[in-house]
Amino acid sequence: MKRAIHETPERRRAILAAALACFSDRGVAYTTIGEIRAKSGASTGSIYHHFRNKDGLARALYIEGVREYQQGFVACLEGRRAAETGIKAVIKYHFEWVRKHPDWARYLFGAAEAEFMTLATDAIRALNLDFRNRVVGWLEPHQRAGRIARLPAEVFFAILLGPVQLFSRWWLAGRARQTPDKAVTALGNAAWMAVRGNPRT
Amino acid sequence: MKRAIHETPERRRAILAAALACFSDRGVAYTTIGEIRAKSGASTGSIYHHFRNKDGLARALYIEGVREYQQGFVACLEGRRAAETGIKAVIKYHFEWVRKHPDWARYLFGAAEAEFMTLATDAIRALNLDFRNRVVGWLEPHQRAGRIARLPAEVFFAILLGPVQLFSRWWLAGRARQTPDKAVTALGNAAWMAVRGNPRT
Amino acid sequence: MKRAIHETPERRRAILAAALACFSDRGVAYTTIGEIRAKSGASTGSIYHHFRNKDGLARALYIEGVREYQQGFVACLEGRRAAETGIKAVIKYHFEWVRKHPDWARYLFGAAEAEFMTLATDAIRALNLDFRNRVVGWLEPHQRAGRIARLPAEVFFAILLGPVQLFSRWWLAGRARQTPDKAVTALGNAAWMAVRGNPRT
Amino acid sequence: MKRAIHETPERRRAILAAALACFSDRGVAYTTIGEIRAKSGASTGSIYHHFRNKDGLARALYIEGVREYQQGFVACLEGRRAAETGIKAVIKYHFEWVRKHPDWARYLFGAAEAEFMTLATDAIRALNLDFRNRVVGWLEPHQRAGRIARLPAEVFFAILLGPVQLFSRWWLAGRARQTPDKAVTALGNAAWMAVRGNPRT
DNA sequence: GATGAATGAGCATTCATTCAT
DNA sequence: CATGAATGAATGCTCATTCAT
Repeated sequence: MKRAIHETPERRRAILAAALACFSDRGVAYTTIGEIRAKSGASTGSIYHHFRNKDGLARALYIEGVREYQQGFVACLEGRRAAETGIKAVIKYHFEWVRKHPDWARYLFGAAEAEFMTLATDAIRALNLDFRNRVVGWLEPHQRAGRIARLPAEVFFAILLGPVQLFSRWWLAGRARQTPDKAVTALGNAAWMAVRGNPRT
Repeated sequence: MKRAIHETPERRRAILAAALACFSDRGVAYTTIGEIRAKSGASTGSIYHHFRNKDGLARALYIEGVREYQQGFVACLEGRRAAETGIKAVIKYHFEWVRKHPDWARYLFGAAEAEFMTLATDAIRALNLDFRNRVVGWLEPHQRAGRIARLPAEVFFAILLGPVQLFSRWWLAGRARQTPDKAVTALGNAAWMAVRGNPRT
Repeated sequence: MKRAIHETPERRRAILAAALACFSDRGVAYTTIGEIRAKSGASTGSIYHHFRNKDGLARALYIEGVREYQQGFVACLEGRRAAETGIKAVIKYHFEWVRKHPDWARYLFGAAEAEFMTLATDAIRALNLDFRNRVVGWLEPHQRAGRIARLPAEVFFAILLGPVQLFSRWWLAGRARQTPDKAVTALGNAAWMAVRGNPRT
Repeated sequence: MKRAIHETPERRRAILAAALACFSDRGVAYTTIGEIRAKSGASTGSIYHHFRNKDGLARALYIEGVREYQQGFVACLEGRRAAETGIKAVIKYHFEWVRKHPDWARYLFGAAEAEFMTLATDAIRALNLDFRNRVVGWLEPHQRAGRIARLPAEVFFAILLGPVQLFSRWWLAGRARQTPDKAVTALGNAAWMAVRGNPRT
């Protein structure tokens, strides 16, 4: 009675899309396969055919999201020469990405560490390492030239991304009534302030 | 067979403690009542007698944690007169609080937004509102005097707390190999840099 | 903090009243001690102090109700000499009793056989036996005189009470829109028709 | 470990049969899913796959039973022309149905009103309405011709069915030691007596 | 590839009942 | 007599996962 639709990549994408919507809304743990089934139109069996299991789906989605985000991030960064321009561009990029992909953002940044640690497969670790190296590669010359402060990596990244990330989270939750654009500019300025090399101020 | 031991306020605290440990470790969703029961020594029924259900427990814990954190935060802030001292103290406070209460920190800051939104009962909303007002009350004079930048609240708080929060998260996850104390000093400096009023630089 | 009210018969009656309301509304099985506690204002322990357990409560209530009903029934019957008058009076009595004690009626007549069998303790058996003997004692002379049909007891009682009982049930359920009084008269007539001795018609 | 045996319509029927046996024996409230599982051989999940929950099962069973009973009833009635024959036939039908389907009878007629009201979904309401119309359709001509008394519907049905229903209940409970056949004849006569048109007697 | 019936371990929650105070 | 914290067995139900078709 139900027409089986044999257009694989279609099914696969539908499942991913449905899963992302659910995961970002309720979290992986509270999302059931049944909900993904209902939202995607796929059958239970079909979901398990394309992805080994729920964690497999979550992982596929996570990896795809991280890659997407990081690629754009690095591209954005490497497209600028000047330190200040790069830093500010990257802050703007983060927020724009969140704005364009709210579901993914909620899923990637909002999910609990607990869940993520489990998901931290080698693939993700590799992605993160590569990402970090690329960014550090861009920073290096600027730091050597004293244009950007030389700080331990964790501190540096926390200072750089903490604010946008937190602001984006609030914005996603509807708690930031601020005109985003002005806010993003402010965040960019602040980031530059906090990260730039110590002139004699 | 039935041995009801009446040690009232004790039971309640034991349950809360056990639940916090579990929640911070695995997340609310992945924690079972059975685990809390085992860890606390309370019977299933007792848990449900004191807290309506698992969410009730999670909520009670969340509220208690937030109150604890915010009280200290405000006290810390209001204990300093100078702008720079206050800002830096508060950053340090955050990290020290996380260091002293890793479980609570993991639970409060690490849990997914999704869960938190649901938990955002009126009680929490009230706490947050009060907290914000107290902090803004401290900031006001400094902003009026130009010692601290005048920024929209969301942006300001994101700039102020985003970095420590992100760093703390990494530290809790064991990803920050940095000597915390130096890092915290760096974070404090950066916060001050990003937040201080705009002199003629 | 809560003033213990030591006026026993009060408590006891409050508990019985609350229990009856619940039992008649949802049935014994679906009524919880907690509901009775809430409705009666008594504490859990108090309920168990006055009645051994939930079944004890149900039994006490059942016995009290049956006795009340049967006493009135017999009194009504024995108050009439004429066959026709007695039969019709008794039909009316049944409905009036139901109208006056809807909760008890629902509980006594509406509950499932299954539950009742379990409740059929010796006390109830004795009540029923006595009731039956009294009624048969009234019938005997009339049957001997041919004014009332001589039928096996079960058949006789079914014919006599089946209609009012069924009608009352519907009425309690709000399904009988009929003006009760006219209906009851009709039921009385029908009962007499069905039960009277066979003249030469 | 997992051995899914796909015998679809079989499973469903097995579950219904097991449930009926349990429900009629102990009542819906006192029947556990575990018992139905054991008796039917189906897995827990399978029961919930076919029926949303215990109430869903109870409802499905109730509807099926009512339909079965009513269909036979109407067929029986519409198969007779004469008023007296029809009335007596229908009384006999009721008892025979109970005798043939004791489980269903216990379930349908013995369950508490309380439960039934909740179960009274639109489906049941529709069934009852249709049933009533069919019966009234048969009665009408006879009433117009004065062969059957013209009484309000509730009263009429109570008079007609009350006695057999009550007798059947007792018989199912083992309380009617009467030879059923003679009793049924008596009940049929009585029904006709109580319901027939008022000649000049 | 797709479907959905079947599985069953696992879980949250309920609830009658006990008993120390 | 009253209270309510404590108990824990019992239960309904969920849900990830498998597999025959």
